[in-house]
Amino acid sequence: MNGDSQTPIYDQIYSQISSQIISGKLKAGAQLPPIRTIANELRVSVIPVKMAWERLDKDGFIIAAAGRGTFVADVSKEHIQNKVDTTAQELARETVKKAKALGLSLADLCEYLKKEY
Amino acid sequence: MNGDSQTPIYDQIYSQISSQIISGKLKAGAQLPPIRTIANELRVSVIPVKMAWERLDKDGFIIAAAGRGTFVADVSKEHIQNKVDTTAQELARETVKKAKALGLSLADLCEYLKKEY
Amino acid sequence: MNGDSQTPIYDQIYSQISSQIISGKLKAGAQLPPIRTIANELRVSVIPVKMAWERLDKDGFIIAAAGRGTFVADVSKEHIQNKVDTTAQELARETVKKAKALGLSLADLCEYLKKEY
Amino acid sequence: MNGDSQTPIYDQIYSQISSQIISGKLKAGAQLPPIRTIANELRVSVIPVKMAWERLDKDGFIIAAAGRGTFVADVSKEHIQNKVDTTAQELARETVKKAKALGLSLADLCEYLKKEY
DNA sequence: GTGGTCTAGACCACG
DNA sequence: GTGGTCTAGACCACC
Repeated sequence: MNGDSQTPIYDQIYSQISSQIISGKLKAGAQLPPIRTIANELRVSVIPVKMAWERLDKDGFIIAAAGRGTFVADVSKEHIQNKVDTTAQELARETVKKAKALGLSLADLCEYLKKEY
Repeated sequence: MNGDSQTPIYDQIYSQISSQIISGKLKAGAQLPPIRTIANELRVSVIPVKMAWERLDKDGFIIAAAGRGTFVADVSKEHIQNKVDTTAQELARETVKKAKALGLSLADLCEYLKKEY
Repeated sequence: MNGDSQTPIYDQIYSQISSQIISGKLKAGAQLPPIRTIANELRVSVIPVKMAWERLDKDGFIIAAAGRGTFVADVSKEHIQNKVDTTAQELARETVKKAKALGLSLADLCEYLKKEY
Repeated sequence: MNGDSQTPIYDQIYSQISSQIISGKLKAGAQLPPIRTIANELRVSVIPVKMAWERLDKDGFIIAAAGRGTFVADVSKEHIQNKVDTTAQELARETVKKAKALGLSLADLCEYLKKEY
């Protein structure tokens, strides 16, 4: 955590959890630790964890049941694919915009990406 | 200029000017309008324009001389290429990082970029 | 802080902080006071402190994280030495240039420096 | 001229002329070109040349006689030495101050100067 | 008039 | 309350 002082903490948490759900490391129905535990482990206040939880819930990745705990949602593959698709499109749009400002062709851009991948 | 955008105004100005220098629309030695004029045209305070000026100056794109005005720097093509290269690498690193978090392969990523380009 | 000095306030702040980091008075990870507090103590507006912060951040001395605070960067000794080296070279170049304009020999120059040191 | 956008033009002119007088390239009694000629040659407005002339006159390097022209003053060697001495001391004081802020020893400083000289 | 520096406010996202 | 961004003024040295 905290490796990038630019990106908000709640965003880093969101990415971390959602990645694990998408990749399958976290399976449907699995119970997540209480936010206070996570906050302790990450050496972070409860607030950003709470904020990440809210967005993960809203985006259908988890189900937070007050008083009972938080569970990985039983998301269908289509749902996940849909979410990935939307996010990827946003990412692509942003990247293309910046690349064009630099005068990069599509081939140039892919070349740079290939090196970093 | 989008005042409601997420990206700060000074960043939008920076991109706009640097793009024009990179693409050759603004040629070496050309005098830029005074920051107050630009601020007026963009319906913006002097501060963000000044901030863009500082970064453009530091990055070698322009030369701001008090009492004389601001001029497009006489940068060699290598220098510009160098700058573009650095910025492109940063962009690629960021993009790849996010793409991996989504579980996208390099081919997937390029596909999305192709559509947006 | 000398408000009547020729050197800008933000520059004086920059020097003061960077010196303390270089000398080891401020250790890696230490939290710096909020810019508003510093501004109050120095009887100065927030702006020059902010300007110093930006430069210190860009030069790798500190890490300013919105909402969290500002911390002394965990810079390696090589990195600091590198920075010192660059700055010292610039200083030397400037000084030598002026000394040559005065017709001073290297020995003369060192003599004057010895007296002031 | 204009090589350093930081130092004011009048300062660059002052240094250039005073150096030539100190070094003996410009000898006592020699007539300097009219300021408008100099301004033309340097691609500069008359104002900074005028300002440099005033300071050179005040510091005893030249004698500007209205309507007759400007002449290199018949400065005694002691006078020049005195002037050089004062300027060198100021230079030394500034340099030492900055060097100390960097944590440089006198030996370190002289080493850097030696390389640049 | 030009950019450089500064003041004294303000709103925002974040923690 | 933290830093990030911005507004609407101001004075200065320089051209």
